[in-house]
Amino acid sequence: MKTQSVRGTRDFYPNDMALRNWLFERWRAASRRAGFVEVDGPVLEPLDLYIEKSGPEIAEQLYWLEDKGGRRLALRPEFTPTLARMIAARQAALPTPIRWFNISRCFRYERAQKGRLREFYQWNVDLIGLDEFYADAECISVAVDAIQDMGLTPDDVEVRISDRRLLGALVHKYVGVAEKLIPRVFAILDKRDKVATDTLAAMLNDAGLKNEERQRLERILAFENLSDFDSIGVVREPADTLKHLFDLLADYGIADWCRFDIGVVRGLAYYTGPVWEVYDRKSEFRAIFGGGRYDRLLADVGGRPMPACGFACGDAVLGLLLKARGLGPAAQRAAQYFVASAQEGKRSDVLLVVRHLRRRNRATQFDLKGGSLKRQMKKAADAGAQFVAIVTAEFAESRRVTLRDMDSGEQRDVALEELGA
RNA sequence: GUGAGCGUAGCUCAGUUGGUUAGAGCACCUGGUUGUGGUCCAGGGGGUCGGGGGUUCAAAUCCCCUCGCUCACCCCA
Repeated sequence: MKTQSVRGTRDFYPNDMALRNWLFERWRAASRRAGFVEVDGPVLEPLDLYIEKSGPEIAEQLYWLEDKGGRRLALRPEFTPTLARMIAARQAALPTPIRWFNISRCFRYERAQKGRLREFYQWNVDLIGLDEFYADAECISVAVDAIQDMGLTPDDVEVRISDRRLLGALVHKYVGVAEKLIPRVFAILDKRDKVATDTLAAMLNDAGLKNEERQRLERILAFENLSDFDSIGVVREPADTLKHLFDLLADYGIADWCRFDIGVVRGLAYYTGPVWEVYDRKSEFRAIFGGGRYDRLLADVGGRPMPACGFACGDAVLGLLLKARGLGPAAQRAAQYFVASAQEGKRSDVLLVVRHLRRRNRATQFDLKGGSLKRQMKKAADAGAQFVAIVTAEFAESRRVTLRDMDSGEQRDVALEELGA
C-alpha cells in the first residue's frame, strides 16, 4: 500500500521539528517574561461552539465528525472559543486580569496555500478583564518581544494598528453611512489592498454609498497619521484613545515597530476596539499575527460580560518568513559526545564510558554495530559530535581515554573522572 | 467552489523539432594497504520518467482520461 500524508498536513523531520521547537520555545519564553501562564484544552470540541460564534457556514470550513453517541464534534479551528468556554466555566473563581497563553494544534478544512495549511500550530495570548488600552499595548509588546527574540527587526516586520471604534465613527458619523451598513463597508475595506481603486469604488457604490460619501471615505483612507483626524470633531474621542495607545507603545520602547494603518480592519465581526496585524514590511507573505479587542465574546458564550483582548500567531507564515531571512535554530547535534573503541568487538569498556557520560547528562552516542575506528569516526561526525572519546586497550589499566576535539582535531588523554565534567 | 502551472533517482533539477542500454549535482554505500571523521580521488547501488489508455516502426517527449502537488481567487477565525 502506497501511503502519503493527508493534504495540508506536514511531516516534521528532525530539521523541521527543530524549527518548530525553536519557535515554541520563543513563544513560551515571551509569554512567560510578561507573566502569562500556559493553558490548553481539548482538540475536540462540540461543533456548535463554532457555529454559534460564526454561523452554520463555518461547518464547511472545519473538520467535524459524528461520534458513536451521535454528537457532532469538531477538530478545533482556533483556540479562542475554548478559552472563552474555560473562562466562563470558572469565571467567579478566577482573579482578574487573567493572563493566559496557549500553543494549540488546530485544523481547518480549507484549500492549502502558501502559508496556509489544514493542520497548523497557533500561539494565543489573551488578557482578560481589563477594559483599558493598557491591555492592548501589553499584548502587542508580547508579540514584538517574541519577534525580536527570533532575530527579526523593525526592517523586517511592522505592527499595523487601527481601531474599530475609530473606523466605525468615521464611517458612520463623518462619512454618513447608515449604522447597519457598517459591517458591509468594513468587509469591503478589508479588501482594500487586494483590489484596484476603481473596483473598490464600484463595490462601495454597490453597497449603496453615494458619490460624496465615497469621496469622503476615500479622503480619510489616505490618512497616514493620527493627527490627520484632528480636524474631524466627531472622532475626537476614539482618535485620542488610539493616540494614548501609541504613546504607551512608545513607553514600552517599541514605537519603531508600530504604525497606524487605517486599512487594518480584520475580517472577523467580533472585534470591538483596537485591531492590529503584523506583516513583513514587503508584504510578501500574509499576516503573521492578528489580534485585537473582543469585549463581547465572553457574554456570547454564556458568561458574564468581560473585556478581553489578545492575539494569535500561526507557525506556517512565520516559518516562511524566518526561512526567507535566514533565521532559525542552529544545526542540530544529535550527540555532544561519541564514544569509539579502538579494539573492535570489545564493548564493555565503551559502555562503561557511555554510562559515565550519560550520568553526567551529556548527549552521548556510540556505534551500536562496532566496526572499524574509521567507521566509528564517520558516525561521530554524522551525529555532529563535538568530542569523541576513544577507548583503547590501555583503558582497563589506566582508566583514561583519548579525547578528540572534532572541530580542531586536537587530541589529549583524559581521566574518566574528568570526562564530561 | 473557480482558474493557472507542475509531476523524471532520497532531494534539487537537465533531457534539443518523438530516435539506441534516461543524465547531472547533492545525499547514500564501498575502497584509497592493520586503530582517526569533515577535504580530495576512484568505484558502486538506486528510476516500469505519477497512473491508465491512445497515436507511431519508435513516446519522458504528442493526444485523452485520471490521481497528486503547487500557486492565485473565494474565504480567512
